[in-house]
Amino acid sequence: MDPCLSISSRNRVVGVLLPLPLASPYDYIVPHEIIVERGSFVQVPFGRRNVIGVVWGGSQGTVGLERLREIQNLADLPPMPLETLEFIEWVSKYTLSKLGSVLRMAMSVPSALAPPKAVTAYKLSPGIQGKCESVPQGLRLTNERKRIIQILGDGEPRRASDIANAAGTSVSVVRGLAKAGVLEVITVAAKRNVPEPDPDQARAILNEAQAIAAKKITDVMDQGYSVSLIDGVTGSGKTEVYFEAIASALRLGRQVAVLLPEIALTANWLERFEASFGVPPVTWHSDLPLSERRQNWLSALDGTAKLIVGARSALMLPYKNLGLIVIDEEHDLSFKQEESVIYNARDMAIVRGRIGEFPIVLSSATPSLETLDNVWRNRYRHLSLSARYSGANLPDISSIDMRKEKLARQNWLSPSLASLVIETLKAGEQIMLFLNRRGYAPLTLCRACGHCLACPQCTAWLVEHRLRDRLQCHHCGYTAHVPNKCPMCQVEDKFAACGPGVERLAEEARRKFSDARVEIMSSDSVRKAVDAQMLVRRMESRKIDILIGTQIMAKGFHFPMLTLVGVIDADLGLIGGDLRAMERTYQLLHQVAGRAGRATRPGRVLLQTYQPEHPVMAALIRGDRDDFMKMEAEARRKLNMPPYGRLVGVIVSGPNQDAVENTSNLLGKTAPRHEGLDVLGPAPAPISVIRGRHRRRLLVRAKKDLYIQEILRRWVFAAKTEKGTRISIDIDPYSFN
DNA sequence: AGCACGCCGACT
DNA sequence: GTCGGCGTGCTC
Repeated sequence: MDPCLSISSRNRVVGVLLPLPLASPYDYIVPHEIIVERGSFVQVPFGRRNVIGVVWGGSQGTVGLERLREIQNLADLPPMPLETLEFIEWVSKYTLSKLGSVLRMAMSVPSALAPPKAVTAYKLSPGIQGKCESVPQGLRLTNERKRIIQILGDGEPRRASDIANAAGTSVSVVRGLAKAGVLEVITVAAKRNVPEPDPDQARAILNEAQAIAAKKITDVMDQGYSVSLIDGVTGSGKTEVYFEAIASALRLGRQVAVLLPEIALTANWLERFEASFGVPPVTWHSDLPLSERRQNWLSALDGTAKLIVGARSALMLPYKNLGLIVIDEEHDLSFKQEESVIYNARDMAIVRGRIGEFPIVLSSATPSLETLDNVWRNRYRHLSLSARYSGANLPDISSIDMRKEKLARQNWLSPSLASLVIETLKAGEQIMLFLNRRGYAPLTLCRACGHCLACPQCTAWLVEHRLRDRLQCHHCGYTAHVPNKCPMCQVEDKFAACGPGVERLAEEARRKFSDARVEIMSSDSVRKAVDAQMLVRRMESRKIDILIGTQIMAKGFHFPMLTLVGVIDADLGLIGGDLRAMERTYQLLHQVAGRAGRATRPGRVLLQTYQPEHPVMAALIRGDRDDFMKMEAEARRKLNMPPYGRLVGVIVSGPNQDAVENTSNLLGKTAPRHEGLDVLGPAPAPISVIRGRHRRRLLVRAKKDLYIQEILRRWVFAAKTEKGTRISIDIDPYSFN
């Protein structure tokens, strides 16, 4: 029987999918007094609990009628849109995740499904009208009190804080009136009030290239599915172009989702949106307060949120009427979720567009090879912005050959770069030094015995963070104080820090440029959005001369007086040599370089490298992205690697090393033999133990036309795993850790 | 995901 | 002798 059949009141049994790691819906009896349809949110008994799930389709028919239990309640909510159901099915099939796990991502707000929260509100007591004459005798009528009575004259109950705000008083005046019997205290259902963005508000005036790109996009906004790439250097005004696409979709009465990389959801972006559309956007990210989560989730479902901006998880919201998805910084790795349901929000957004038959807009200065290949094949439309918006020139990028520089021990700033820093300081301009390494030193060793301090639960070194006076493992939560004697040889005070992190680089900069004000920007120094905001303000108001940081500062910031960018170790991303190392390094260094010279003063970028002739450095210096990407594409094509072939990571993990080895060896032995498919491994993962779990991985490389999920299902799901081991499947892997 | 069931160490 | 650790298995 087709589990997706339409549901009528005659269906006495329906399949209900629960937001739990279950592979399929469970059957429930529909009681007579309840009428459900596909997508209905229902409360069902499950074991000894009650769970809210979604009516997914007809009966599965796998369990006898006598064992079925009844649906308890139909939630007072609009049903989950059918497009969302179809999308969840698709993501589950593609990623080989349990259907219920994918549903969980789309209903990540358990409290949203509870009845609306009651709030305390105030209204005029019976017998009192908006006119102040009607108040009881003996009540002193201050101006504050008069205004409050006037405001409540329309009969609409309001919360104390709203009344106080409107009347320009404090809440105590409201409470005072209630105590005097003029106001009545009642409880009402909390009302959501989602301000609507105005697509017709005056926005930034576009230059010619922007106007052409904007027209090309808005022209297809009502033409069903399409993908457009806005391709332009940093500062060329890509945001303004997709703002026009957003306006166009809003005019069509459809919802818009904008996905940004985690760290790009900044005050700056929100301010720009508000300036262009009159209201702040509805946001969605992991640390949104629960009440706001609930509100925003409901607003997506009932269609009152016209625009939602968020991190990758915003893709999974149950939009009532989605008509456009924008993916900004399309190449960014944070769109890939690496835990539980392993998926890439950029790729899944394309699928969502096909299901909903609406356009997708990608935006990047350094598009991924996947996206560029689609442009080259004419599957995606290409909208190119070549010049910087304000007419500023692109920074001049050159290399510093570290083989020729004379560096003292424990120094990482070359004399060439240091003299440019001094020159820039003298000119009263700002400097950014980029080093993609958190902490003080990546490695600490004992000079007496050579022992290196390592994490007790991971195969990784402990990183010294001097600002927090701690050793930290960057792969689990482990922290410890620096011991005073070596745990191996017991010799005291013989520890030596090896290599630089941003903290150590800051130390060197303070030593070498003693008059300069130096600050650090890393995920440790800016833990919250407000920290970043304050740091950005200090930079803008020129309270900082030299900003030293990790990749967190590579994106989205605009500092007009920043004219010199120094990359301390341009080769860092190339070591390890995974599939995308070259592409990633190019993208990251390009983004960092884009911070320099964004206003009228020209920018300079210096790359400290031991291999200035390396294709990545050469391409950055020549400014020839397309040439580099074509070359990279050719290399991948020859090896049948993505985007020309498909990769799948199969990771076996568990606390017991033998069990993990046995299970992974079994997978290796039973690996499918298939034309156009090969399996590498099993081999220990590069970080072979994380949080005490041993990990071994296999890598599948397959031709793109194979239905790889079916092959994997038959192979991996059939393998019997040894106790305690877990197998996870990573379709289209990005990380090889 | 939760919650119970079940089999081996330190306590009133 | 019990209380409780978390491994395993089930929920329509």
